[in-house]
Amino acid sequence: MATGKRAQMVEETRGKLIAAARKAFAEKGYAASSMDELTAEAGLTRGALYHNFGDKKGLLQAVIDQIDAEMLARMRVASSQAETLWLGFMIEGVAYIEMALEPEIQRIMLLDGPAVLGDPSQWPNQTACLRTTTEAIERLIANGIVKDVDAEAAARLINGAALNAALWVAAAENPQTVLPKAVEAFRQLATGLLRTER
Amino acid sequence: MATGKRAQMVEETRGKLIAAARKAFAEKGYAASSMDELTAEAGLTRGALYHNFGDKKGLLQAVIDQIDAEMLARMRVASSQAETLWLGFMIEGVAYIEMALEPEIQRIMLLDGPAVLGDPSQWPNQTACLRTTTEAIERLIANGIVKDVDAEAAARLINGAALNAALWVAAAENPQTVLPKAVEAFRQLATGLLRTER
DNA sequence: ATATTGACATACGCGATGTATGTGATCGGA
DNA sequence: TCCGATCACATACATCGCGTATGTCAATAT
Repeated sequence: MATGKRAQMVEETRGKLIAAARKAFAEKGYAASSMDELTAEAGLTRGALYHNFGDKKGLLQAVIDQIDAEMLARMRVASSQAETLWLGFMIEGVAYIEMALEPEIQRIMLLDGPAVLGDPSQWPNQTACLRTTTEAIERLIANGIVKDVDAEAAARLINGAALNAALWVAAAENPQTVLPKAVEAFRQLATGLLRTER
Repeated sequence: MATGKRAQMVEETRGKLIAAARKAFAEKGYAASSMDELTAEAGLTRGALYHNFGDKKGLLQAVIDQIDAEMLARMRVASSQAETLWLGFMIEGVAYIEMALEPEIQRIMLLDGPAVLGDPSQWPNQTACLRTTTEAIERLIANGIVKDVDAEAAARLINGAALNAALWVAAAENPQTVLPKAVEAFRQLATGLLRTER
């Protein structure tokens, strides 16, 4: 496709750097990850890194964008096979909790990301997961299933609840026993948005 | 009281260091705060810091402990003047949201703290605010006001919801208009825990 | 009063980030 | 096809900040 051999190589190195960074950030955390080790792991040097991403924060941003897109895709898949809007909404929440169980997502998206780049609500990507949730709530309100609250506000609170639930479960000594408690509490709490008691 | 002149001086320097650190961490963030500047601001050197707190993380821990105690006190004051258990619970949540509006608490407790020290649920202090919320929910369950859910799970979700609400409000261009939306959504969501629809 | 302990200051090494400079491969034009 | 320009990346250097080892002076104990 005449992509240009140049652009192809660039895309490849960017991919290798992001992959290496994603691994290092997940395993050692952002602050403890050395750019030298990172790039060496990818068979490159720091020169490539600064050329492509500007600085260390730029690299983190790229990693976060990638993970964010993956999370969005997984949430769409999960909710698409639900029978009702409300069940789809619940499934999205649970899917979010389960995703946050993965150490990689926890460390990068929930701990280091906000600390380094600031509050996620102001990220350019706008945290795709949040948009999805907001849209789901808007549909639920339009269909009379959910009370007439501010959709974005509700989405943020739901997201926050799911997030903390995930952090809690993940930090527990035996996540298997804690996970159902968290999911159950999440369902109960969410019913507060329903127009009629279920 | 024969406190010993020695211990008194130590307490004083610890206080000065914590105060300076609290200011620097709040204004510039943990990573961007230099220990040299910190200690110089307090009229000391890094020697005092490492002697008293071990390392930079130790200093952050001390700052967090102090703020945590203050937050706990404020929540107790707020909820103590409520007429019913449930209203007290609501007041605590709103108080938490309002506290998280302060840049200092946001930056130190909600962003840098978890990133540097790990998930708050494992902090030695156990995040006093969370304990308070858990105990409140346990009382509500015992009195038959709230459904029989896991108290800690519910407390974590409520806390997370309030936290994100606060971050959202704080990041908004005009917090005054967003705050009521967040509080309203919080109230609605919380009703999901009630045994009877209110 | 002297010895000892302890609180804090000073000096050093190490590592990591960011920038300036260099080099070889790729792209466009005659 | 050949040559200059551009670009992706590597290399070298300056800077800064943390952590530790060592030194010093005041406070306590005997």
